[in-house]
Amino acid sequence: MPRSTNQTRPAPRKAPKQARSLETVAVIVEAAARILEERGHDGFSTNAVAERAGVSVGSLYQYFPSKDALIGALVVRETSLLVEDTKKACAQSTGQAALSAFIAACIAHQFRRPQLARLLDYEEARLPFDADTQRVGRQIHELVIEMLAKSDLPALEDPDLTARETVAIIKGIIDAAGQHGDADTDALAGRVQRAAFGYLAIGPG
Amino acid sequence: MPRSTNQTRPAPRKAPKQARSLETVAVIVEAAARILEERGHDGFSTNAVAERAGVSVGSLYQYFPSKDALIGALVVRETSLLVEDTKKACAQSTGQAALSAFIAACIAHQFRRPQLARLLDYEEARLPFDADTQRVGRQIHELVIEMLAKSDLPALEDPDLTARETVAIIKGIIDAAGQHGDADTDALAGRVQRAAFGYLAIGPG
Amino acid sequence: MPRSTNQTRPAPRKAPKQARSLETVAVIVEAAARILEERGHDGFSTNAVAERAGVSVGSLYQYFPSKDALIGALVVRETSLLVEDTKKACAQSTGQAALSAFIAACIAHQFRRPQLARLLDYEEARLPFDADTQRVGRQIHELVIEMLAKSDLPALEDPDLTARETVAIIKGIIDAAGQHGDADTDALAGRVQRAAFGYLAIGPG
Amino acid sequence: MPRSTNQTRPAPRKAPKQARSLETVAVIVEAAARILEERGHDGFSTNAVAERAGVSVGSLYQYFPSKDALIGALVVRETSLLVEDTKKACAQSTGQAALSAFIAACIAHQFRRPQLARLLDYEEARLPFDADTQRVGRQIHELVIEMLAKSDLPALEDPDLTARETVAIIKGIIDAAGQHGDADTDALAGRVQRAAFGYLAIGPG
DNA sequence: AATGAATGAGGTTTCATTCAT
DNA sequence: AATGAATGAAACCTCATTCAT
Repeated sequence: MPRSTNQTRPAPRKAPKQARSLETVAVIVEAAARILEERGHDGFSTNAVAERAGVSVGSLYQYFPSKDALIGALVVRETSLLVEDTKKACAQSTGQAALSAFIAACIAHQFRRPQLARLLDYEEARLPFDADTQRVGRQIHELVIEMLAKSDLPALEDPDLTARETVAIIKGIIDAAGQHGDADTDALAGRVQRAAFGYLAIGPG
Repeated sequence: MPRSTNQTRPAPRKAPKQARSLETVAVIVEAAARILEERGHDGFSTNAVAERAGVSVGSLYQYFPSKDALIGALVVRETSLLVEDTKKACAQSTGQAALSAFIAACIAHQFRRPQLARLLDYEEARLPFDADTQRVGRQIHELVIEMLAKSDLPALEDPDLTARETVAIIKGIIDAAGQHGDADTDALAGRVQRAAFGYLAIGPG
Repeated sequence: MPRSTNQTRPAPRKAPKQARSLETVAVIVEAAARILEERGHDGFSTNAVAERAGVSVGSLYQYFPSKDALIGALVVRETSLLVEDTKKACAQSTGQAALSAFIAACIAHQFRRPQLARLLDYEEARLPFDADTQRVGRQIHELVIEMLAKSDLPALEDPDLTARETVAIIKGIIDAAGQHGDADTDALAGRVQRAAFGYLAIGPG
Repeated sequence: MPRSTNQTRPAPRKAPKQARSLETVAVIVEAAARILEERGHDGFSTNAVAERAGVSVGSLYQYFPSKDALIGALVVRETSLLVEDTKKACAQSTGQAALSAFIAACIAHQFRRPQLARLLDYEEARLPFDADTQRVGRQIHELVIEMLAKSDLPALEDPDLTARETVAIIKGIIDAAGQHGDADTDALAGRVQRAAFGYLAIGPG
């Protein structure tokens, strides 16, 4: 039997319903995050997620048409936070300042939930996401291109490639640090900057 | 997907004593590589591998005590090639030359079979390998530490961390290039060097 | 034959909450009984049980976490009937009357489904059951100790051993009769009493 | 392929060959006993037996046409020892003396290898043995009939049934004692006699 | 005779997904 | 809308038995 029967509800009828749905969706997505963190990709099952979320599998499938769609939603949720911070970083006046802020955002993102971040990177690479999900993923790419175009940075032959590889460097180091359990984020930021700026052929300083 | 036990002994269960066996083992491992490339982690099943190898599942399990052991053997096979090249790189007289050679080796390794390399990186991180398998993985780490200790490079506070992150940078860029299908390995080598040397605070030169 | 793990939790995995479930559980257990009777231990497979029960394997595993758990449930179901009758037997005022009633109960139990009774004895000895299941098995033992302590019977040095062996004698003869197809339960009861009372050093009377 | 090819048979040449074969057979049967004791019915596999015996599976199948035939041979080997002792017991002049000697023989038999004895009882009941194997099993039955016919014991209405049940009683108690680890065989013998003689309606003494 | 690599049917168990209630 | 029982394809792995060497 459902959590609460939900019948009568006059005047402001639909708003609350939506609110409830939104909350249910959020609960499910967070449960998915926990299960993924705790059990890894192979231990991640829709039944486990539903149980952890305190809803029935049926409800889960009411909100997400498939397991991969649920993972996609989780990717979107996690990436969105980083996108927001990346937008702010992009608002910095110089390219170097923007990149530094972006690196700091990536580190913050990674250290919030290291396991989750790592596993979702893998899922993101693996899944043929729908347009929405991919778009969120691409937003960061576009923003980095924008940063790299700022006037204090050298002009680029192939901005697309450079942005892609810059992100790869940054993620690579940060992931390694996260996996190993390093805790000194300031020192890490310095090292990541050295690598990124070196790659971009920006002299130190 | 049924769970595999994860208490892996990747060493072949039985030391093949006949020529036929050795060939069978090789055939199975190569089939595993192909299946992994073509179908990814989720599509990788022991039945599929056996069928592709042209042997029965029973034969597969005669040589590999579990699915994960098979993956372990594949990791060892692939990594061994890179280890050999890394040893040669390490024999260079200067650190910069050694690193450059190492980067070239990584690129060659990655471009041989990009999908495979990427997926095995993931498996390597995921699996709790036994001592033998891990050793192969650690060998590269140790060799990089050795390279970084050469006299032309700045002294390091934490060689372990630096080696780990250097490898992460190199793999990060190369993976990204491999995923995207970039073909110009010389240019790629230059970019990877810029990032690695920048990270190591070695001025361009 | 693939090994089952032997770390049994025979309690149903999920407490059935709907009437349908209860019936499904009962249907599965009865199907298990039939398959065991008809095909023996080696022919007893979860697929066969599910098919005979008219449910899918998945349903079977929804209620029983393993094959052995299912056997455990069957042991409990069958033994429970005998436990009830043994309790009634134990309520008799004299020890001799109680034992005679117990013997009659054992005979009735055995003749209801001779094959099943015999095979479950074997399973009971083989399986490392959890506390609940073992308790059902031990109840009979405790009740027999209680019977043997009644004042009309000789005092015992080692009630535990005596109860164990008394039950062994009774089961031994009855099993032999059941295996051979003897049908005269009254005569059988007499012979069992002679053996049991002889063992207990109670003169014929 | 049959148990042994058995064709030519010249003068002295074959003696060594036969000796070797006999020894191999004995080694395999003993290995079977050990595996059964250590791993139980479900862990008993022909591959394990061959390995333990230090021969190839192929050789095992040269001497035993099937797994069940191997178990049958083990049953015969174990039972034969008891048959010999039962024959000696049967040579006693009185029935009571014969039965007492038989009981002692059964106890000795059971305590030699308790696990093995118990598991083979089960196999014996389960398997549809070939004529040879069954005959060995029946020999004891016949010998007990002979004992029961001796003049100091009451005449029997149904010697077949009585012998069967007498053996069941004796085995029942002794098994129970063996399973529980009781070590005092003299006291056990006394209790078994009380039960058996009680069953046979022979007063104590 | 002996070997042991190979076979493959079959066993146990999981889990994404559906649908009657 | 929600529930959760039910489904069944498919995964991993074993082992009795065969047969080329």
